[in-house]
Amino acid sequence: MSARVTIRDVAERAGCGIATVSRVLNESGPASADVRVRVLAAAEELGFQFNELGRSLQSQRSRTLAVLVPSFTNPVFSMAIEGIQRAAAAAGYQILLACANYDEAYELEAIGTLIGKQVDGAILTVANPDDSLTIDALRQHGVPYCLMFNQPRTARPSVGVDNIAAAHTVGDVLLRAGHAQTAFIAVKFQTSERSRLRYEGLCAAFASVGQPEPVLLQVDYQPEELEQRLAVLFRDHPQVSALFASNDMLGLTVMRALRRLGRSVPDDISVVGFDGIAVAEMIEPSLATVATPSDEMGSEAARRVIEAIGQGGAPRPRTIFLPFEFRSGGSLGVRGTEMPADKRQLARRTAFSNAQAAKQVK
Amino acid sequence: MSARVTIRDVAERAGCGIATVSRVLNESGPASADVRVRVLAAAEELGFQFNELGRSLQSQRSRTLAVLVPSFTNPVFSMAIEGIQRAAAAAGYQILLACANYDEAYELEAIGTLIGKQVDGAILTVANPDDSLTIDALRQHGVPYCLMFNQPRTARPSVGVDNIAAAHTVGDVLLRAGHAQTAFIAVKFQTSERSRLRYEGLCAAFASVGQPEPVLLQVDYQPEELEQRLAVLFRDHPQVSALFASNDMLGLTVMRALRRLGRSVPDDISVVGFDGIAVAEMIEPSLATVATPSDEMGSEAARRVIEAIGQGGAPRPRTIFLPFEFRSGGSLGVRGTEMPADKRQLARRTAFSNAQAAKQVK
DNA sequence: ATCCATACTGGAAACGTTTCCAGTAGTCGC
DNA sequence: GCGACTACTGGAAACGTTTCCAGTATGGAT
Repeated sequence: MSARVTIRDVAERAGCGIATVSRVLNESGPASADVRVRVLAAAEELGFQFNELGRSLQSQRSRTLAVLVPSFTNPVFSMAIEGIQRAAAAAGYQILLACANYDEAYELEAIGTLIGKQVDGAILTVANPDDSLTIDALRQHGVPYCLMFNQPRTARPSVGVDNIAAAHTVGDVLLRAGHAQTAFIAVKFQTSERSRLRYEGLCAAFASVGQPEPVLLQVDYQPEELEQRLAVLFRDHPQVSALFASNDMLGLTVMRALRRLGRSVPDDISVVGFDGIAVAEMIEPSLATVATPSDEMGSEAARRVIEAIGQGGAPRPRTIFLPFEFRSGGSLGVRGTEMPADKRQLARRTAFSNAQAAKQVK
Repeated sequence: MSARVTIRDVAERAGCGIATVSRVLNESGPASADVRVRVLAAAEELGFQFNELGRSLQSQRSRTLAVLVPSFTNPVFSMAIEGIQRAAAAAGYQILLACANYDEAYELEAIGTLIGKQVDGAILTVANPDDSLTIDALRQHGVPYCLMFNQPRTARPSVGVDNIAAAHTVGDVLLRAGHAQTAFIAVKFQTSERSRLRYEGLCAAFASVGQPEPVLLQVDYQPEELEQRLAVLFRDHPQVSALFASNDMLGLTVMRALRRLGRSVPDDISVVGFDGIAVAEMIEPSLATVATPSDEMGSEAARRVIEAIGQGGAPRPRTIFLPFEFRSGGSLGVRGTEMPADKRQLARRTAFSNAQAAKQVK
């Protein structure tokens, strides 16, 4: 209803200049007690609120951060966004959100629009951190940014976990539990270098004890045909006793597919996920996984960017690794050893914890 | 690194005035073929991109929508945000996101900041749609908005489901399955009128067949003490055979708590949720629930707001009800009837579907 | 040759703010 | 009572854009 009320209206009502209004409201300069109360009253009466557009244009700072994620449906990103939002709000920043839908072309387009809105910084997860036009655009426009989840080979600011080490840990656990024949169920490597690195880590663990390379099954994101692909996998590799899914959401989908295929988890087959989303431990059997601090990845990345903005520079081009922890669960069974059922039950339930100290690069 | 390149730089390089550059780049006016190529080349070479701040200030339209949700951890809101983002992107809008954390004071503060950023419209879910300072602020500043999920008593633009009808359906189902003694596990009514309305609908169903009012247990959002509260509930009301949780996330938490209390779902106790989040049907037993189109609530609300912006008005102050569907699941058992175990199993699995046509208010 | 429409062009105002700077008053020390 | 300081004040420029308007060519018609 209300026509826009500007600083000029306030000035008029208070009977002073706009410069004075600005000084009073921002407490950025001297003002007599007299005019101060008049301005405050006028602003109050008119319901004045600053137009941040004008402010940002003038001050060259929008107090807005771009956030770009590949997906909203994976809770991992929701958690990260929550972390970002918390850190941003604490520092007085707003977040401008976009979702790339795992589409590199759209990723680039979206960041372009966001840059156009003069964001002061960006926090994002890209499809390919080592060769990304999206990152190039950010650099070209001098927008400080920090990746999250990504683990670039090249030197870039990022906050994530060491996917290779984490997957290596999973490999060790699987081997110790007797799963010499494991398959890795992955989202397409093309859209996620994390998926590729996790496979790499798993392979390293198997290679280190002379076991053959785990079977690799790349699937589309939430595929309906997963069931059939798994059936084929089991036909071709009947010895496979464990599946390592490249993330928890996929792990849950795999568990359902197994159920539909009439395979029991973990008695027939074990499943391990990655990420440590909340539902993984709410279900029965709970999903064994690598717990990662998704919210902290967001908040830490945001903090780095905000700090860089404050100093007029860019975050150091380093990946900060946050600690991960293998979290055992009912979906992980022990195979091959001759244990009575009750002891197997026990072993399965035992949490295997590998708290890895943060390799925080100073 | 690059110093900001403005339209003035482009004009200088192309050897023309800034008005001409604007006309060429926006295709908003005549320009000779000659100058056109020079401008295009200059813009290309300099990597020019419009500063949307200046543009928005001038045009009085920011092409930005405010989105305010109570929580990020409930997938229902992630879905809605996804829907909003889809609709927004299709119409060339960006979204500015904030999370109120179920805190009404913060809700108001956040919308204030967003209004200051000159959003063209807002899509939000508020704690109390019938008496909301947040909505007042929006109205006062003439920002078109549309609620989502909310079901206001007063006439306001909103997109949701008819919570009373949906909960009534759940009540009918529970009664038919023999659960005369049902408890409603709710998030605090104070932070969610949906929760209250769902209880109301459930009560109505029970009242309509002369059954006593279901037991009400209000809990904090993701409470650690849920287990204990449930234990007390069962002690005080030993006949309770079904729990209706006010949303799916709470339903999952309840299922875990029951497991820890040594109660089997659905054999000892049945559970029904609300929302129809994806994981509800990925788990075993699957969670019976009311499936609602969360993403469409977001996209539809966004569409309404965008349309209103286009017409310079506000969305009609009406709640649009989207269709819901009761989705049966393994968590819902049949009680009291003398059926052999195998038939009970069958009955339990049978999907009870109550597709309700959209009561779309014209 | 003159006229007028037409196609193009650029200066300048405006959007709402911050901030520099110059100006005005009052105050203090002498 | 005077100079100099201080405290306060408001005009105006600037941020980057769009758009109005007045101006300059150019062309064709007379």
